[in-house]
Amino acid sequence: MARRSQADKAESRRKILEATAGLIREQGIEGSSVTEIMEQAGMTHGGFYRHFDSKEDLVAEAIAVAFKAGLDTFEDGHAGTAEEAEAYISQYLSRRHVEEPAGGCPIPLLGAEIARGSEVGRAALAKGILQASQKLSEGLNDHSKSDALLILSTLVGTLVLARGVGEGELQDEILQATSDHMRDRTTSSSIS
Amino acid sequence: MARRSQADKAESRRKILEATAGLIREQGIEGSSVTEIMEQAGMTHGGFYRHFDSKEDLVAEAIAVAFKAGLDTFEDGHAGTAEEAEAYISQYLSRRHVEEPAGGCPIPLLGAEIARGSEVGRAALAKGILQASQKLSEGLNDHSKSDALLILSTLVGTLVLARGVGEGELQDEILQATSDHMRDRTTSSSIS
DNA sequence: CTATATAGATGACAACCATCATCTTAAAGG
DNA sequence: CCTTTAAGATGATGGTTGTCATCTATATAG
Repeated sequence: MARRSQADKAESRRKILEATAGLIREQGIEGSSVTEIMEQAGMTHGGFYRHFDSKEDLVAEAIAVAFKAGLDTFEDGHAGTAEEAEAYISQYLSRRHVEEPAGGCPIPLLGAEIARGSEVGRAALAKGILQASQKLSEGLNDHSKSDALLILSTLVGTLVLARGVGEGELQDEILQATSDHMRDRTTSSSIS
Repeated sequence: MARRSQADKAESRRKILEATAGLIREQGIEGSSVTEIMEQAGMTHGGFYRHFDSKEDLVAEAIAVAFKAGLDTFEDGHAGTAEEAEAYISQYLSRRHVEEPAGGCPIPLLGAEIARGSEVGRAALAKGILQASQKLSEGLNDHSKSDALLILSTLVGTLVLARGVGEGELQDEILQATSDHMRDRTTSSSIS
């Protein structure tokens, strides 16, 4: 209700970004209003423009935050190894990831909406996709970029389909088909 | 401006559905207003509720229309053959499909938005996904449903990624990686 | 041929949206 | 300690949204 310290401001900014990164993955960008975001961050809508020039800019930064969280999740201390790549894929195809969008990969959730959105948003998405594919390729035997892109495409599409059909037998089949294929890929020594 | 014949009404309804199927693939569901849809259909917003109970219902029907058009596009007279499956995949990964969402597959464009949307919309999406996978499996050597689902996942994810990064080198690499993989799949006799 | 039903136009509605103006109050600078 | 600055609350802005009420004129039923 009054002026806060510089540390408080930084904390507020962090909370706004955190809230946005979660909300847009749950409800989409257009489905998340500035007012709702600020409430989720524990404030009213008034102070928003002390932190960001526009919702557009906020979203672009929040996309980066969402990617960072996702990449960190799959980093359990052993980076660049085959174990990490396998763990990443396994986590990606888990039921938890399918059912809880808020903490998950932004690409299947926001890819389409960002693609037709603002320039800054698209740049943030492109950067995240590039980073994700690079991190994934580090765990492949020949560090193949094209293999990493192919795997990422398959994972992203699988999540879109699985969420699209909703809970049920077909969803299980979709997840199982990709899981099986990824396991075959591993055993045929395509992962180092 | 006045009452029209029953044939005119049917034609109007058809135009509304056609306009919706195109617009929601270009601008998303939330991004397409009833007024804009009706204008695209050559009318004003007033008569809308003579045809549909709600925007929600309209969208659910339009999703089915969008799927039907997409499936018909890849049906060049030879249904259920390996050639058709290959043509489907090739068309799906074409630059034209990447750049022109309006006539293309609804899954990568609307999957996420529909998944968190209304029940009727999700049912229409689930039905379309099931039909697409069934049609695709008809062109596979053992009519494998899981193979069809895997291919569909990969195609959908590839389009999401390609559109997400925008035009450029990375987009080319994404499309090429999946195209190459699909060609290998064919030559190793996985397609009958 | 008359009476009725209705497709579509015009216009209004409350609710929402992103953004801006103003006010309060406490932190930061001197 | 006193002045200035600014974080965040309150409230208003013009615009857009889905939906409904009303009006018109014509297709249809009798």
